[in-house]
Parts: sequence; structure tokens; C-alpha cells
Amino acid sequence: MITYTEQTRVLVAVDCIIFGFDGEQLKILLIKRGFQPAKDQWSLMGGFVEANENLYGAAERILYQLTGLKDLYLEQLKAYGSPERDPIERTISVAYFALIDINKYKTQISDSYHAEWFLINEAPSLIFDHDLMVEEAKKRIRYKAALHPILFELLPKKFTIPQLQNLYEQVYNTKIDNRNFIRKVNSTDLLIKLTEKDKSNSKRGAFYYTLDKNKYKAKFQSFLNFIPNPEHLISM
Amino acid sequence: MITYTEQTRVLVAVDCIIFGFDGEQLKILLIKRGFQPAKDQWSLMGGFVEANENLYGAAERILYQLTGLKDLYLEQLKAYGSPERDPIERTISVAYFALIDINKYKTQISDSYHAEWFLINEAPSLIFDHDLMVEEAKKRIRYKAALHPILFELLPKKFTIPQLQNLYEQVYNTKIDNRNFIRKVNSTDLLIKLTEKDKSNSKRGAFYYTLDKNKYKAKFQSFLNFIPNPEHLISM
DNA sequence: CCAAAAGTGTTTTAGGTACACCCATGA
DNA sequence: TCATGGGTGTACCTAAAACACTTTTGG
Repeated sequence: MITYTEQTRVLVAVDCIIFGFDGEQLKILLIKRGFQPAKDQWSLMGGFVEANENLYGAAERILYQLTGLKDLYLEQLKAYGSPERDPIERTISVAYFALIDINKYKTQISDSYHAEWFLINEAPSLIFDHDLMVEEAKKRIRYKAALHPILFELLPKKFTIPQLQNLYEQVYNTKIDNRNFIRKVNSTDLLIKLTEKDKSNSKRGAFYYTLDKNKYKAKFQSFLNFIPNPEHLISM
Repeated sequence: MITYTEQTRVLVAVDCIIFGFDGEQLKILLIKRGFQPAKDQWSLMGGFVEANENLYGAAERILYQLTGLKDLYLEQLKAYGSPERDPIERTISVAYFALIDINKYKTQISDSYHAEWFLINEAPSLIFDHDLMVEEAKKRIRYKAALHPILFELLPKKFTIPQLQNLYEQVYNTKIDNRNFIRKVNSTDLLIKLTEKDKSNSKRGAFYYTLDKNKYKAKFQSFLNFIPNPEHLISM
């Protein structure tokens, strides 16, 4: 029988950068680590990959166990493998990022895990190389969202165009001309206008829209160019 | 002392998808595996990550050991971790892709490793999940090259615009209008025209150009849109 | 009746695309 | 002298960006 006996085995973990939007603000979900090392420090959701699961499956399981979240947008960011990244023992970590509508899962996020939503610009500093992961995840989202409609994953079923614009403005930390934005969004033909209005932000009210799921899937890979001059904003 | 004793350790490997261009054709470098399992089958260059090195360093080392290649364009593709991907023992593999000018390193690629260049469309099928890695690497390059000038990494110091166009046509498996292509390339202001001509492909000859290294670095992150209608060609 | 957000319309401009045509030169 | 690849010039057209204006309605 053949084996790879002479090679070193290492731990493999999965860490998840979870972005959420509550209809108004872009946030990130962090947990207070419940075990050593770095107990009680803020951290990404993570865990070790088990014997019978693949990396994506491990990420799904970890998200589900710690938050009850399921069937959400989840994509591999990259693998991190610096020898010093975990002080206890060498651990390779494969980072995934997730995009969710915060309100949809509000009740499910278990308090027993000390999970907490932070504004994207007010998150505490994290253990190990997790800050780096978050930075790279932000860049990835900016890159991808400039070309693909992934940010819809963050929105509730019903949403208004000003809400959508607000989301884009937060992701890119920029002001967008609402008149051009509306036209651009409508030209994608991805949205279905509802009769109902959201009057929470203005007297006049803004129409609610829903995603046309079929068109969304069909056009997911196309280049929509939501962001004017993306070259100034993107670096990965 | 704290440890993670109860967790399973696994092997971590790095596999490299090496794309090369000889001035005429786009190729991929493969090796005939010298050990079990799957001895004598075609494979990507790979190896296990050692105790004191990070993932990028492991990729660099493996490339150097097997081919003598150094200082080349190298970027992480993604991590592959299906439990069944290696039949002997579970192994997570982090794939990297590299871009090189074949002629620059022609003599260095060691025959003792049975490395061989294959035309991109005529490569044999590979062990484990390496075919998948190659497919995803191709997609990544198409995606990235539509927006960033990475394909210059494949060219020799001196090259002609028709050569460059030929490279793009192979990467995207499409015909490009040479008149528009020339204008687009020149408008980037990335190239320095030399006085010398390459007459190997025509009587008139095509001027050689070199990359303006400074401008190349400065503009690397910008969106150059070399490919008309990239949405038809890109899927990752 | 007015403030403030929501939404429509118009103009300008850059850049992608299509296509006609000239240039250089070895055989 | 002509075939062939290399290269310039031009006209068209779409879509991005900048900007002005109207619409709605609760307080």
C-alpha cells in the first residue's frame, strides 16, 4: 500500500466573513471567541474542516452551527497559510465570505455564541490574520459587485431603489447620482416593480421592487457596471 | 499549554498551473508523475507545503525545484478540498497559476522531471482534480485579462503588436479586429515602440515594442477593456 | 404650503465598433 | 507587380456622466 508517510500533516480551518445589510447599514458578523487561544477576543466565525466534508461544506456547517443560517450566498475568498498565523499550531485557513439579509435571520443568530453585528467601519480588531481576511473580502466584494449583481443577496425580498443605492454607496464608500443610478438599475431589467410603497424615508414614498429570480440567475455572470469609474475603487 | 489535540490533521499541497507563450502559441506545462499513486500519468506541478513556508513560498519553491523558474507571475487560484480528491490520503490542495515567457526559460526546464509543454487545447487529461483546476485557471485568466494587462507576463521583452493580438485571440478563442486592437493597445500608453522590426511573419515587418515597466505597474489595477464584449467570454 | 425625497428628462461626451483604404517589401 | 500582413483614418453609435427639473405628500 502506498502512503505519504514522510509528510507533515497540518490543521485546516475555515473562516467566514459574513456581510449583512439591515436595509440601512452594511455590517459584519463577529463572534467573541469562546476558547483558548485568544479567548474573549473578537474573531471571524470559524472551525476545523472535518474528515468527511469538503471546504464549502465545512463553511456551510460552521455557519449553520453558529448562526442557524442556511442557503446563503457563500464563496471562497482564498487560502491563508502563513506558518505563524495561529500561535498554537500551524493551521491553514480557507476563508469564505457570505452575504445575507440581516432581518431575514434576525432571530436565528444564536446569542449563546456571542455573535454580534458591527458596522463595517467600526468593527474591532480581530485575532490572528482575520483583519487581513476582512480587508481582502471587502476588496473582493467591491471587485465582484462592480461587474455582477451580487449585492442583491444582501437585500430583503422587497426593497426600494434608494435602499439599493444606499447599499452601493456603503460598499464603495462613495456618493452615487440617484438619477443615473435609477436608470442604470432599471435598464438591467432585473427588477419587478410592486404597487406597494415604503414611506419610512419620505412622504412621497418609494416603490418596492423584487428581484426577477430567473433573470437574475441568467444575468449573474454579465457585466453590469453598476459603479461609475470602478477603476478608482477597485484593487483586487 | 493549549493545543488543538482532538482535531484531524491533513496533508496540504500546492499545485501550479503554468501557462506559457512561445511567441506563437499558448501552452501549459505538465509533468509525468514520478511516484505513486498515478505514477507516469500527466499532472500539474505540485508538492507538499513544508513546515516553515507559507503557501506562496511553497508554490515558488516547487516551481523553482521542478523547472528552475523564478520571479514569475504567480497568483493563488483557490483551494481544493474534496475528501476524495487524493485516493491515498486526504490532501487539501491550494492551486496557483503562473504566467511565463517560454523562450526565456527554455533551457532551464529540467528534462529530468519529464516536464513538457502542451498546446492549451491539446493537453492530456490529468490526475485527480487537476483538469478542474486547469479549467478554473483558464477562466480566471480570461476574467482577469479582460480587465488587467496580465497577459504581458507571457510575452518576451521585445514583442510585436500582432504577437500580442495573437495571444489575446488564443486566450479568448476569438478573432479580434487588428485595426481596433492596435488603437486600443496604443491608447493604453503602456508600450514603447522600438526601431527594430520583426520580419518573420511578413515582408513589411512589424515593429517591436517593450513594456513601459513603470506605467505597467501603475496601471496594473485599472480596467483596460482589451476584449470587446467580455460578457460573452467570461464566467468566473 | 413647503421641505425633502423620489423620480423623469435632456445634453454632452468618450470610447467601442465597423469598415475602407494605404503602406512596405520579398518573392 | 502583386500578394500579404502591418498599419492609419474615419464615420457611426451606444452608453456613461453631468445636470435641470417635476412630482408627491406628511407635517
